[in-house]
Amino acid sequence: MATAHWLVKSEPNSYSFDDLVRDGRTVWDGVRNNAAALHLRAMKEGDELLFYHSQEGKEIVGIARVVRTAFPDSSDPSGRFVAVELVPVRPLKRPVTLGDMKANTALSNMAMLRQSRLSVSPVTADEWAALMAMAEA
DNA sequence: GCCAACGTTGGC
DNA sequence: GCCAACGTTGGC
Repeated sequence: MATAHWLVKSEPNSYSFDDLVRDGRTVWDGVRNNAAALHLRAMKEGDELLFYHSQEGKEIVGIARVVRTAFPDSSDPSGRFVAVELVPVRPLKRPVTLGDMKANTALSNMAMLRQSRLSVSPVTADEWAALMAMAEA
């Protein structure tokens, strides 16, 4: 099966794309939302993710890749939620802002635009292609 | 099982 | 700082 694409949000104040580049690899944990957790569980090794900065920046700044599929989130005492592990792939040549995304009708059905609070969301192949064109990546 | 109250996220 | 969206909690 072809690799899927996703978008993850992070507040750069707490963990930025630069932090991921510095760390080389990170455990993506702390997701406490069932819809987001479903997406985490669906991720496969090699899937690529857009790394979005919420609150500060409000833009997609880079691409990351899944290197370990869902496993129990050790920070979750209830044991209900999962984490994955990510590595950085590359920063975008040009970050794609939320405003850019909203202005592009090709992205009007994008999950993260339709449900703004969702911290992990799927990205279709068409949306991915449109975003890559916007990022000149 | 319903629903009001409350908390959190995140854009503006 | 405000507010909309939406998930969770708790009383009934």
